[in-house]
Amino acid sequence: MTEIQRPGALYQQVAAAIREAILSGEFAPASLLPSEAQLMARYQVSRPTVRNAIAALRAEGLIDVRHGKGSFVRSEPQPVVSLLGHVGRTPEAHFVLHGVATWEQAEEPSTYRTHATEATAHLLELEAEEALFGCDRLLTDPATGTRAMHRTLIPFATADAVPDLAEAPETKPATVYAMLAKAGHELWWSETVRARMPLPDERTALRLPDATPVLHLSRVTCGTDDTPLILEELRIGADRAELAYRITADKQPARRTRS
Amino acid sequence: MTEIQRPGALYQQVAAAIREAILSGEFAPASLLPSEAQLMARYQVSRPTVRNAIAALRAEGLIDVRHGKGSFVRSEPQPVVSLLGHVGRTPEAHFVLHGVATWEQAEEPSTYRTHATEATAHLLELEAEEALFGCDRLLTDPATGTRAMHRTLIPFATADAVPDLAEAPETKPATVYAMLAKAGHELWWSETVRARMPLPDERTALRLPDATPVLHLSRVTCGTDDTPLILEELRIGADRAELAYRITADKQPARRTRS
DNA sequence: GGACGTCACTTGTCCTTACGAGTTACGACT
DNA sequence: AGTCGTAACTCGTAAGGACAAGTGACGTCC
Repeated sequence: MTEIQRPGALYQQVAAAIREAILSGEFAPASLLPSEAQLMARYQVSRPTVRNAIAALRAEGLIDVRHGKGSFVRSEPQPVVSLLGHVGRTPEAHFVLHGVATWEQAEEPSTYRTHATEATAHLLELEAEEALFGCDRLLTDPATGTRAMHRTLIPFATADAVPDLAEAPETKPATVYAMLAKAGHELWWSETVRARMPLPDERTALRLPDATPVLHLSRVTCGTDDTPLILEELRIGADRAELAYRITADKQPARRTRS
Repeated sequence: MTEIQRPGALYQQVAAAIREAILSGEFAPASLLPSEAQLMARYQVSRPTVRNAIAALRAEGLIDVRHGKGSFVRSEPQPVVSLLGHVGRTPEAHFVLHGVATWEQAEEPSTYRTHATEATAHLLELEAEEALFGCDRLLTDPATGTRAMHRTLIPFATADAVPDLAEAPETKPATVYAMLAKAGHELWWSETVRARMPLPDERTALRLPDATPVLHLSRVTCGTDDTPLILEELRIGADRAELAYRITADKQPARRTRS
């Protein structure tokens, strides 16, 4: 049995003791922690207290718990997917965007019609409620099992101007870029990044473990005259992905980021 | 009293019912939810079950709970800080990086000496354990109360080559860029973005509410010959910040992102 | 030998009870 | 009138018990 000290609630003291044991290396990464019963004996507390402490450590992302097996120290969350943000000058380099070149589609893409929300209307410079084509994909990296949700939103105006697009709205992003370029547009992109906790459906679709945020990218592809052409969204578990951007001090397009 | 349906555990059914009520607008943003006692009566379950359901909604970031007052629907997490990643051609535009121009320092910056970890050594192309100057800042946006943690790591080699730096390692990033440029470097930056749950000390330092990830930026400033000069890290609550990048298809520096 | 069932272990769920602690409003006392 | 204490609400913490459900190993049965 191990004595416990001061600060705060009992379960927090237990959580702090376990956390310290993990960080000090007493419990190695991927190793099995003592069972709830053992922790009860070790710290002389009831089972709800132990479970409360464990819940706190789960919320911090320090441990993983598996029903029927036990609690495991989570190993370092090493990102395996690197999403590049700055492209080269050749058209082929566009494929690197979002790193989707090597990915497979876990399901058939689903296409639909929808309407612009306030946020999407602002990004695409549309009226609210304006009609859009939509296409959702579930992407998989077969090597690592990493999953990502990808969505393409195409305003009717863009589809009208680029007939190829209207015929096949489920086209892959890289192909979409090529179509837009073929239609005479000189492309650039405006990308915003946010992180948040996943909604329940995202948790299941992306197979996310506990306490794992999602990275949410919104990318607007703009063409000649800085016209917003399409909007893409990518959602991916932050335990597997990191973003990489190159920033150079060269000339900057005139369009503002936000009003 | 409201009847509950099938799927899964009782507390999950309760959580789903409350979540649905929130998303359907029955409980408006920032409004007070029924108390635990009322929820017990409404769904005919015990208090632990209600609390378990509430804990699930907290972990999703849907609600905020305040001791002695009640549970509140969390209002839309509108980011108030926009961190720009693509700079203009004029030197002044460098100040926009990280959006720190308008920020104040909540505490005096603390400077210290440390050693390169495996990760920082890789980013700065150093040997492991190599000595570094460090400088930590706690930044505040007085208008919104948003906080951010900023760290600058300067290898000895860079400090030797730029005497201004060695004399005042606590200099602000914008000034550091100016010093490096004055020393004859043509600067560019390599930035990687990750999101994760905050450590306990980050939670308190950044005053983060429940279920709020942190955005973790690592920015390497490179100079002539693509030499890594300094490493900056910025940590900021994802409920208040979003990143914005412009991506153009112009020429790309030769340096690789990762090995 | 192989398949299957059982058992001992784990965590998950759910209940009851009790008290501590923060918040607010009302009312009595000064 | 102003101040302060108390009461009645809120959520937080802690204990106890009971049973369900997933896992793996061992042993029995075919």
